[in-house]
Amino acid sequence: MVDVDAAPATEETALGFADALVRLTHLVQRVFADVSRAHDLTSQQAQLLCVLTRGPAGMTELTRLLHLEKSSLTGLVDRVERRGLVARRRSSHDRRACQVALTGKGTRLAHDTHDGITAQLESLAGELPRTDRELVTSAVVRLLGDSGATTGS
Amino acid sequence: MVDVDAAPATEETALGFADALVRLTHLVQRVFADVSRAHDLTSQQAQLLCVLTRGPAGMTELTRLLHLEKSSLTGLVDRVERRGLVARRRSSHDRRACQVALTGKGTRLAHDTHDGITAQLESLAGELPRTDRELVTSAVVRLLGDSGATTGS
DNA sequence: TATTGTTATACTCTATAACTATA
DNA sequence: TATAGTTATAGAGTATAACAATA
Repeated sequence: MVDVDAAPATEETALGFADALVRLTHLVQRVFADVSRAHDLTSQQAQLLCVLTRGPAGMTELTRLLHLEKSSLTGLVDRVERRGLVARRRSSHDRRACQVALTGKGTRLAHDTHDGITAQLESLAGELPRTDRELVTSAVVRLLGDSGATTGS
Repeated sequence: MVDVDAAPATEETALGFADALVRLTHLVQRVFADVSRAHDLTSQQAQLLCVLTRGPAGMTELTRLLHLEKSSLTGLVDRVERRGLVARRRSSHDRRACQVALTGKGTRLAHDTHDGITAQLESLAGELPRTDRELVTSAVVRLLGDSGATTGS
């Protein structure tokens, strides 16, 4: 209300690549959180369920996939397990380890949430010509390729 | 190590637009968090400082900019104020309100962090031809335009 | 000894509800 | 009454350090 709103018109127009990425990230993050919440999940819980969609995984493996410390993951898994969305199964050939797997309920919720996020993002991008969407996608894929973020080891 | 790693080659290659955005978001989020942490800040604190870079702002205004509830913001500002990075100044014409402003230390930290994040992202995108970077940037700008996320009201 | 996972502890982040002070 | 912020409270997310059990 003071003179705070008067000046900034310089940086607004010339948005750099990095700043664009950061803003895009905040937008996607918000969509992710909103849709998750609509399904009564936090972003982190939704992300865990989505990862498990590819199949059961051990704690250590999940730790790498989600970039979390062991103990953080223990709590995260505890909370979704308490709600019956995943189950810990003791591994048979290594009795220290366990595999975390989606339950039926968890599987449904994971897919619903994923679909909701996808729909929301597609609708946000509705204005973008298909060519642009494909170009952005392929650019992102190349970007991800560099940092070895392709889920597997 | 079971048969979990054997199958998934179908979804990997055909990455949709929405999934690409989500993966990109996770990557940027990680860069943001890592650089913030290197400057002894959380992502949220860094984001607050960066927003204040444009000038002081009232709590309610920040609440809109950061999409937080009033009380959440109170705590966030408390923590960075306690570290001498921002200061609350009581507004003169409305004695209920206050303006949050960066201190000198906060300003330096904000710029350092922002520069660090920018550098990291640019370096990640080093492999991308300039044309692609510009295309992504312009696509993102159009995307953001739709959702009125241009900082101002 | 090394690895897998959990516990204990401490902080940050977040929201909801109730409150204070000013407009 | 409405608005600007804070306080109280509760729960989620995170990390570090210490631990247990198994390899």
